Order: sequence, then C-alpha cells, then structure tokens
Amino acid sequence: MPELPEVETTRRGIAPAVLDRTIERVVVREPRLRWRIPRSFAAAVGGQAIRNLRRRAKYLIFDLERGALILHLGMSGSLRLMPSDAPPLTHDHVDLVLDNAVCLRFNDPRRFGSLLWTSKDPLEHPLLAALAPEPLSDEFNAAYLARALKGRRVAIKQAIMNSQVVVGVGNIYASEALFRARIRPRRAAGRLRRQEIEALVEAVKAVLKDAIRAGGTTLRDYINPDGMPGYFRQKLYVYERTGEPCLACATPIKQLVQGQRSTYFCPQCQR
DNA sequence: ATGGGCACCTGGCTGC
DNA sequence: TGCAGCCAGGTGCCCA
Repeated sequence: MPELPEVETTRRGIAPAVLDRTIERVVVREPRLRWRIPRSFAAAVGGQAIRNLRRRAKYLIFDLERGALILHLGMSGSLRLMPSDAPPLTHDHVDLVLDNAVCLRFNDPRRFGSLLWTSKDPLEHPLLAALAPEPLSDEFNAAYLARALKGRRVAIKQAIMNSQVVVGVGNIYASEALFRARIRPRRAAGRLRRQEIEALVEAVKAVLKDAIRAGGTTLRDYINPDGMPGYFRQKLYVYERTGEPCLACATPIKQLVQGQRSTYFCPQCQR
C-alpha cells in the first residue's frame, strides 16, 4: 500500500474535483473489503455534499454534511477520477458518482482496503482514536519519540512502523528513514541515544516530505488519481536494492526480515 | 504492557 | 506449458 506520501498525493489529487460536490449515488460492486460494506452504506452517503477532505495517518476522511466517509487504501488500493460512464474494470469495487458526471472509483485487487461511514466525529472512530501523532506535525519531535521508545526492546524498525508510536511510516519509508539517520534497523528501540533519536525524527520528516514532493513511490501497482505513477522510486537509497551498491559508500545493501517484512540497510553506513 | 505471529486477499514472478 | 511456492506500499486481533 500506499504509505503516507501516496495517501497524501491521492488526497491532493482528488481534492479539487470532489470538494463541494454532491455524491449523487454510490455503486458498490464488491462489498467484501477489509470490513464488509453494509447494505445501508449507499443510502447513508448518497445525496450528501463533500465538505472537506482530510488525511489522518493513512486514512482519507471525507467530511460530509452529516458524518464522514473513512477510506483506507490497504496494500493495493487506489482511487481514480474518471467519467461516470466509464466501464468498470476488474477490482473496481466502489464508485462515488458525483453531480458533475465525474466518479471517484476505488480499485483494490487484494481487498485489504476499507471504506467506512460514521455519523460521528471520524477522529473518534475506534480505528482512528488511538493513533499516534502525525510525523509531519510539531508534536512528533525528539522529546516525544524518546518518551515513546523508552524501555522498548522491540527493533527500532518495527517501532517506527507501529501506529501507536508514529503514524504513516510503512515498510518503504521505515528502511529509508533509518538509512538517512544512519541507524541499524535491528537496534533495540529503547537503546537509541538522544542524538540518534533526533536524527531519526528529522529523517522521517525529510523522507516523507521528499516522497510527497515526488508524488509518492510506485513499486508495482500504485497509481495516483490521474492514473500516473509516483516518481520517488528513483530516490530510494536501500528499499529493494539488495546486493546493489550503497549510494553513499558502495557497500552492498543487505536485506533481512523483521516481523515478516523485508528490511533493507547498508551495513557500513548504518550502526 | 509488550511483543510475536497469523489472518485477510490477489497477482506476478521464479524455478522445477 | 503448468503449477507450486514465495513475495508484495497494511493492520487488527489473539495469544503467551
């Protein structure tokens, strides 16, 4: 999936087309997403205008006149804008048909994504209520991270992918941020020195900002709402570069597995 | 409280 | 050509 930069790129891409538009109708072709879409969904959402489009962690929040839509792209989801009469393709699970003959179409081969409706404050939804700070906010700083990691024995790579520590950092950017901060991914989170925590905070912010600027990372199937890939892949230092020379020191990049996810690092640059 | 492992899915690639 | 096995941008839940 899309990590934070891909979700933010999606938000920016669709916002101009959907803000203040009314959702004329909803077409659910496949309700079996991460959480099954209930039959009542289309009626609850249809007829409402989209007042705001926000992102929290990797969730997109469409604020409606009454309640909100909460959308997650999962591992393989994407949103595209297209004419509402365009024929649906495989895995085009849901359409939000707008009042200007444009439709926002959700495609997700693996169906790990989700689409929820809530009548209440979406930030209080059980899936969102306990999330850690946004990485690009001032709240995510060295003092905060030091407190969050104190006493933790888990590997730092897994710690920064934990949404109770910081949100939005997935498998690509966790490896990339640790490379930029020169920290070995297997180090115990609670053993980092203050200076390393400061470097890591800055590295997380920098890599996410750089990736947003490039329109996100396309590895396989991620596309932005205009159907275009993201260009950050060309700027990855370690992710999926096993055996290739480190771009800083030419040492071959190593790969390991942590929590059933691949991790990439430079054994020379990262200590 | 913390950490580890599994589950949910489809599709693309590799190697026999 | 076919098929088994492995891997993939996430994360909630269950168990020790």
